[in-house]
Amino acid sequence: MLSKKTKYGLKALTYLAIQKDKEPVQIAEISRHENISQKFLESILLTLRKTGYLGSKKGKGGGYYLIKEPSEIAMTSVIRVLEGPIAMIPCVSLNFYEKCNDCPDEKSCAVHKLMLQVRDSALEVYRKTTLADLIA
Amino acid sequence: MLSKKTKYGLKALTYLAIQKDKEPVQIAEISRHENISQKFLESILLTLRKTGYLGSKKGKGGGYYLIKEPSEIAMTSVIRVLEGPIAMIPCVSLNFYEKCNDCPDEKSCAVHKLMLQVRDSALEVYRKTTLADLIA
DNA sequence: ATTTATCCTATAGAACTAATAGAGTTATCA
DNA sequence: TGATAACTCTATTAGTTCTATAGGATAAAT
Repeated sequence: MLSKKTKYGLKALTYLAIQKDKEPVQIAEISRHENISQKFLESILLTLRKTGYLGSKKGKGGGYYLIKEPSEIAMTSVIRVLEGPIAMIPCVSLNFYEKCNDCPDEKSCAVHKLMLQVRDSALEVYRKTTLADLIA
Repeated sequence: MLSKKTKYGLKALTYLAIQKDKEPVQIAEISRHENISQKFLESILLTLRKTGYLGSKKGKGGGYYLIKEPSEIAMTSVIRVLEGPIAMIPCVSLNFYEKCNDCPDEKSCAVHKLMLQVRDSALEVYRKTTLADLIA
């Protein structure tokens, strides 16, 4: 399952991406438009700022704005930041690899073999899709 | 994340699939060979029996055995039984569809658009892969 | 100074997962 | 027919993760 965090984060990113100018947008506005709990959204936007997708401005007229061009934001990295590993099991993860402790040999493991293919197919989608594609 | 239930279920299925004859295999044997908690495996095998993948025989010399040919067991159905929906979000699920209550229009939703592609790519892998492919 | 808005930490409740416990039922075989 | 092996089923628990909320701290604008 996709977490609400990822879902809301993606919606917030697209909302910021469709803004005409680069003026900061307030959390409250995004939360209203996208039906997201404001406090929850707050923590998600904070994560996105810390990982370099968003800039922020405090005080009156403040808010959040995109730092990068939408066409430069690939889903691979957004998903990894918000959701975590793309692989469904650590033993086939590129960025979060971990050995299964119950499995003597990965090469002959059926689960490994299957999940490797699933990972690759998901990765292909995420790699070729940018934020710009999603708002088109 | 793939649940342990699915992981163990797949391992048990492959273990049964590589048996020479169709003699029942005991839970204890599978649990020993695949390093799975016997009690937990018990409940998983029960699920697989109720959904028509396995047959069972009680009493001395009893155990579980495959009912279908490995080449006739597609991953789509196994995953749906053990893991649940293949889609990462209900609004793009074929078998477990549910509308998002925060989303006014699916067609214009970025998350929907992205997850539809991810679902399709995963589905393609699961559809073309059978139990027979995994033990090859 | 006051208002507006982000920043940050802590925490609580709900839901789900993984595993265990234990009693019940059925089949086989001597 | 009695003992035993093995599956059947329900309940429960411990642990984890997810979602959301609370509340104060900090910074900018006017």
